[in-house]
Amino acid sequence: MAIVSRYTIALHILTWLAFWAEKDEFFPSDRIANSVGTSPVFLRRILGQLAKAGLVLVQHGGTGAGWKLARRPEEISLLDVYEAVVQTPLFELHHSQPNPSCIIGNGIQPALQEIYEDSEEALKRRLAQETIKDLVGSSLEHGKR
Amino acid sequence: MAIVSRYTIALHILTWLAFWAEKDEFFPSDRIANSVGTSPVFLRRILGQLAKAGLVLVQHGGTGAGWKLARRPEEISLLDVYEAVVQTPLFELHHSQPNPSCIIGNGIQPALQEIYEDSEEALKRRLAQETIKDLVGSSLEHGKR
DNA sequence: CTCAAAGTAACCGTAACGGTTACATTGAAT
DNA sequence: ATTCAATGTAACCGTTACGGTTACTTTGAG
Repeated sequence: MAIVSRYTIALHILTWLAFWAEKDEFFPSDRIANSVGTSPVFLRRILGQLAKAGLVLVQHGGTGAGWKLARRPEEISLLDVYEAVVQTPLFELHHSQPNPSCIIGNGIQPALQEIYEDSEEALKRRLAQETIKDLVGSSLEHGKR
Repeated sequence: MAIVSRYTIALHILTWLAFWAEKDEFFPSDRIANSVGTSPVFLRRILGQLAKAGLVLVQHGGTGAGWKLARRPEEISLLDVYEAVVQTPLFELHHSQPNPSCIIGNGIQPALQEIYEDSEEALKRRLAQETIKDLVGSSLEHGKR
């Protein structure tokens, strides 16, 4: 299966917050949900992960409660978001253990582990090159048409 | 979620076949299953995909039926296997459509699409650098210890 | 004290995956 | 032509994870 849509949602949230960042308000999850098109509860779950990773700030209680970016958009890379939201490794090894008395079965897991880690690294390096600021620009550019 | 363990299984199969390739026999799915540690039916499903992609040959009927590599191990890259077995894109977009009347909601999907495709490309480029022959060598190396 | 909003637990429907059983089909060998 | 070892495939199952929802508690600014 693929990288969960949760990652897409997280990027959407941050891009939206970045777009409105100049107002320097806290935005409630309901308002963000209006743009993303999903439920506020689901968003809060994700926002909680982003907060733990230090990407957003939360304000509880009273009027004006909600969320805003903890850093400037150009200081949040897509890799930061990936690591905040995706916890599982990209590749799965065998579910049931391979036969250790088979020459190949015995050594293939560490062999795969190496190349899997390298490949995941290649993906992450690419994600590290892009920031939320880039995404705001690109979204506005595409939205025009 | 992660890239399905099916990919790991496919690599295991091909590595195993490559290891025994010098015998130039067809090997039945039951024997391969003995090394991989999973069911022959599951293996045949995957082997079918590998055959469609031209990576293995199949022999039906009678004694000596089974599977073998269609090319030399150094001519099968891990990307070939990936494309034979994984059909879905790596990243998922929104499940429910974002709000098109929101400036960000309107343009974010094509913006994400671009960076998602680039990132998947980065992953694939890395996989293209490794071959089944490399995997045989690396497995034997790790198995020694 | 009020009240808008976050936090959280519980539950649900859906989908995909790995695994298994069962049966039809193939085709080399004799 | 028969045999039979193996593939091909459909059907089904249990488990897991995900997105979505409801309902309730907690927070804390005003």
